[in-house]
Amino acid sequence: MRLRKDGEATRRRILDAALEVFGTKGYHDATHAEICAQAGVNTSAVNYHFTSKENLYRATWEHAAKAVECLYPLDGGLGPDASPADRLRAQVRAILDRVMDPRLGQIHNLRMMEMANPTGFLHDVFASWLNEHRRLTLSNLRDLLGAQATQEDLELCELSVISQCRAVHKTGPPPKGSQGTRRPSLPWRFNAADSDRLADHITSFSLAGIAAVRQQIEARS
Amino acid sequence: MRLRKDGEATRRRILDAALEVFGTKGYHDATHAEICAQAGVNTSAVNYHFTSKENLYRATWEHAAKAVECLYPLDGGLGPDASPADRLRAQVRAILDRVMDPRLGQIHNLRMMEMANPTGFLHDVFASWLNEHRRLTLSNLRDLLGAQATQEDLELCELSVISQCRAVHKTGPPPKGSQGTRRPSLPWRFNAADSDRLADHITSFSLAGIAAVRQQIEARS
Amino acid sequence: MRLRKDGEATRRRILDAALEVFGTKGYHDATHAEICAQAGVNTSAVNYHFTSKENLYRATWEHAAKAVECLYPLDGGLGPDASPADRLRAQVRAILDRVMDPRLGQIHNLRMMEMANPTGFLHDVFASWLNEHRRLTLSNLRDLLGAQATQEDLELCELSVISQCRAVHKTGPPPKGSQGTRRPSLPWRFNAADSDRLADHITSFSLAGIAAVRQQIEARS
Amino acid sequence: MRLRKDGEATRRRILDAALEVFGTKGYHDATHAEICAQAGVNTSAVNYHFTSKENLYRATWEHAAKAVECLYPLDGGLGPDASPADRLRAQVRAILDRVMDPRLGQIHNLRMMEMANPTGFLHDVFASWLNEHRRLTLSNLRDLLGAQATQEDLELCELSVISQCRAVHKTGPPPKGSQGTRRPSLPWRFNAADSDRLADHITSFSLAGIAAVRQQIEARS
DNA sequence: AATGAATGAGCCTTCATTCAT
DNA sequence: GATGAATGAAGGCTCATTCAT
Repeated sequence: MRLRKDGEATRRRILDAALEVFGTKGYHDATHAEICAQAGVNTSAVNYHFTSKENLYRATWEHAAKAVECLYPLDGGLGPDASPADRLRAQVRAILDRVMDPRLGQIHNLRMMEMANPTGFLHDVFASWLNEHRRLTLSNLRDLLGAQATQEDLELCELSVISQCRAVHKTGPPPKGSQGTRRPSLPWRFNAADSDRLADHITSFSLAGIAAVRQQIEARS
Repeated sequence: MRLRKDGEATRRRILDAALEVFGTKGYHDATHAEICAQAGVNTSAVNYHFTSKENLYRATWEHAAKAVECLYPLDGGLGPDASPADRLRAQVRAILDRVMDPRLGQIHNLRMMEMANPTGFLHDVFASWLNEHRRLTLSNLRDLLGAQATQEDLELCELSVISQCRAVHKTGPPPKGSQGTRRPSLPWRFNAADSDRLADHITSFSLAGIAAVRQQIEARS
Repeated sequence: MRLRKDGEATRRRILDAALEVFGTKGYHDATHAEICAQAGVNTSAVNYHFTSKENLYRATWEHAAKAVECLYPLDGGLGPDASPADRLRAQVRAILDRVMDPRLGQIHNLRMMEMANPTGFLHDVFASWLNEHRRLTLSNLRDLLGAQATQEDLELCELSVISQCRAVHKTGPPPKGSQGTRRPSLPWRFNAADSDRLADHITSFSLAGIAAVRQQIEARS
Repeated sequence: MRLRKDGEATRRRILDAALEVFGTKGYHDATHAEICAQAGVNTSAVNYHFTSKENLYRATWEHAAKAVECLYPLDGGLGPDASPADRLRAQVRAILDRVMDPRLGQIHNLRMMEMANPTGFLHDVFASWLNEHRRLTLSNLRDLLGAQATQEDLELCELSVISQCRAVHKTGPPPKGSQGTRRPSLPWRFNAADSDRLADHITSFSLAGIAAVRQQIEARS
């Protein structure tokens, strides 16, 4: 049992605090001071453990992304022999779970900010993450849309399905220390208990949409 | 006819530049210097005409929002006697047009940033804008889902429809002076020419989804 | 008559203070704070007028170098028909005057620091200044050493003559605000009144040295 | 024979690294981190072995100065019965050798930096070293200039002779890890192979100069 | 109406130093 | 004997804002 100094533990505390602060305020608005205050360490600790804010940002992202991927795999633990519809539901559910996670949910915020206003620091890691997920989604949609679906068909349906999941927000009290005025009262705010209902809705809505698209595809030929 | 400077014209130039810069970088990352440089005026001009950055931000939003509302009304010019399906398509199309507008499209970016990372300066104006649109959407969905639809049914379908429109991004060259590294290569980037196809897809996908939900509703009773 | 704000005057005040502080402490040890305090302006003024410390450094050097070149031309105002010996003495005297100048003498310090521990910011400007002076010295020495002198002969004599001038230091009270402990009691400290005597010594010492070298050159052939 | 770490050996390694880094970058620009990295020890080692940077600096100087004094004595090993001219050449040669030493040459750099921009930490040790050398030089010059030479005569000639030796720089590859941009292309850069030629030149140049001064002295009376 | 000059708060970062191990 | 962790003071720089013109 370490009393005071343990590098790894401190690193983790900073990483946790950083996820919280970055996820709430975004990269530029977050400050070393706030992150370190929340982690209970000196302001210099960021540079000691991560050499720079940019580096901390990257580390935060990677740390959280890995954890999220591990906790909520997109295949939902389903084997490859599950039906496409089940696999779709599993993926929808996984994304929702990621949004709802009390701590890791912040990475969803981070992601939305990066999409709206990229820092440029995650370029590669972001792209590879994106590709990974798209590949899964598209292969899933391929099964649902049939062999005649064009790439465009696939991508449009991808947009339709994924955008619904991403639009979901988490309710909950603002983090302590917040002025409370930051989060506007957006609609579509849910909590973890709603996940099932949400997943049901999005899945059935989407399956109907996909079926309609499939009909159009088949009518084309 | 003024010979020298016209206050109103300068104000407009700043407003235009501000929309561009705020829309590209977000509130915190945008600076007086950059906005004024792009507007071709002195850095103090922001405070002269708008007293503060926050105020300029609000003014920018209101200015652009008004223009957008006028150019692309959500009812698409359709009378109240149009079919619900047509009205839905009109709304989808209007949102897409707003995204695609070469200049005013920036307000869509602004909105996404505000949602991901609210400045807190648009609280009221944002909320009222939201309500306005939600009222229209929900009344529209009410017609499509039938009288038995609960508030929750409506809101879930609202989420499904609107999120698809909002997920669309505009392609296009980065604004001059940009290093070109900011915008990551996200999927779902389209240009104005794609609007029709996009509107078609989103509308038919959504109508199918809505129909499925309606069936469930009716099965419930 | 300007009461308060005059950009050019402030710029000059900063430049003067910077010469003093840089010349006393060197680039790295000098701080914005100290320079601005001495100039009677806010710490941000450096960045306002010069954008960066490095830039201020360069500007300081160029400003002072130009002034020095103008005040104490290396030809000492002598026409090209003056005897080589007179021209040599004039050059020696000019260098000494530069060292002794109550204000601009600091640029000599700056130069010595740059030679001992280059910042790398003056690379080009330093090299061109050096070449300028070397050209003059070498052409002068060519006249004194005769046509048979090799390039090596010239450069060795250049070293002998110029190094003597450069070794001279200026006495004088440490600048106000200094702790007084910085300047060690080096030898070869003189003041302006000694310039004549110093120039006499260095010139006659050097002329004798040069004559000896010339004899060796002629004995070689 | 120690198996693990030997305090004295570590101390030495730090001292060596410190000489290299201080000699290249000067006191203020050198950091614990760089010195210790080069010595292959932890950053805290400086404070452990030397309690402070200032102390390390002093120790470095003393360590190197002692070694240099031992390796290249200023009398060049000549007995007191050698001719004054030979003794002068020996001293010139010794100084040049000190500059050219592949490792200890750094102390010459250190000295130049201290002269241009004193840290104030070597005050006493510097002064005593200076006096030592001056005594030797002056007594030598006394022999060469004759009994009628005044103190001023002696000091002026001292300046003339010593300054030539000090102006010499060493060529050579920049230390590994350097960006290569630090050392500007100054003239008067030589390597060890040039020492003989340099010593010849400086000695004969100086002897001629001294002879001329002696003539003036004798003409005075 | 508009501007150039100037300011001060706050940020990220560096670095010598301390402390516990 | 030596080290890794942690700190705090200080520095350069950015930027919204103010003031006088």
